Amino acid sequence: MILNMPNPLTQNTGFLLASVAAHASKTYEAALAELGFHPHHIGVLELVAAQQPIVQSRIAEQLGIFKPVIVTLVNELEAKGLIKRHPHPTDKRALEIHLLPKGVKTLDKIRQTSTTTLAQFLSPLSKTEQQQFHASLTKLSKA
Amino acid sequence: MILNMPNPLTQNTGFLLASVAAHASKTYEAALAELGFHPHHIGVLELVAAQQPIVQSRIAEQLGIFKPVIVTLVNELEAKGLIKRHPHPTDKRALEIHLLPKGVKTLDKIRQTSTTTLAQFLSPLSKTEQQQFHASLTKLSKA
DNA sequence: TAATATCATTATAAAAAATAACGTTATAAA
DNA sequence: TTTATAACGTTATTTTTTATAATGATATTA
Repeated sequence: MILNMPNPLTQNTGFLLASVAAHASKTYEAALAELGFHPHHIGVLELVAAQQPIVQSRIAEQLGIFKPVIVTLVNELEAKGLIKRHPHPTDKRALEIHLLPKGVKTLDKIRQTSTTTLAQFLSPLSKTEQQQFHASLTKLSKA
Repeated sequence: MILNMPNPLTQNTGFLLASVAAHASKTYEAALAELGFHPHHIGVLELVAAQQPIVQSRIAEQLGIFKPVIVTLVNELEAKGLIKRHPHPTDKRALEIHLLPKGVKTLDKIRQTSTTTLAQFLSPLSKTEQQQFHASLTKLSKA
């Protein structure tokens, strides 16, 4: 990861954080792209897996993604046979999203990939450092 | 920072990293916007401050920003009287960028703002944790 | 029973990122 | 020398991404 920047920037934790995160995301996205997915796809899949059945508006809300984007994502995941839209039992406007068996399997594979990618990314840190790093991120994410 | 995501995601260090970084960047950008700047402006200013005189192509190269964007950024910074283009002494194609006194002052103010913003962002961590966090990021950035 | 809001969706617009092309000047090769 | 190739800064163009509006159907509230 090349970082030949002026000192005032590289010494700044915020700048470092942004750089490191950008690099990690890029690596992760590349790994996902090989499986034919975009990070947003995984967000949707994980959310459906955790909260199914779930309507599209909730997905948009929780992922912070605009609704028109969700439509496309759900279309693509449904075309791949990973999820399925069903009419909502009481609300005729809404559609429930369900995870299909193939979706479970795919999600499992994706998680493995992401675990591997992450392990490699964190490898410059010792086990203890990794735990501390994670703990710090958790604290920061709750602020 | 709201994070009501499915567990498999929130427990993932990579996801946490991306979320925290995104939030930090957003806060930083908002603070900069109040001063009338975009993060890219600061990159250019810092680079000019560190390496002046510097030609635009080097800026583009080191910041990883496309040259047409640099032109606009330099235009804007020059219009604000922070930097100035000078003809290159030997290469008639090139223009050297110099930092003006007002640029020095502005950069100083920006650094103060960024320091304040960062301190607040890191405040959930103890002093020791902050140092460890910074050290880990440095290690990760060099991998 | 109106008025307002929400659902998924399509269509549109605005913004950002990336490429191409330009006239000029430098450099390297024939 | 010329000739070809590349680099400079700039403008113009294209592509991609992000965001907003508008839609028809249904729900909800006053």
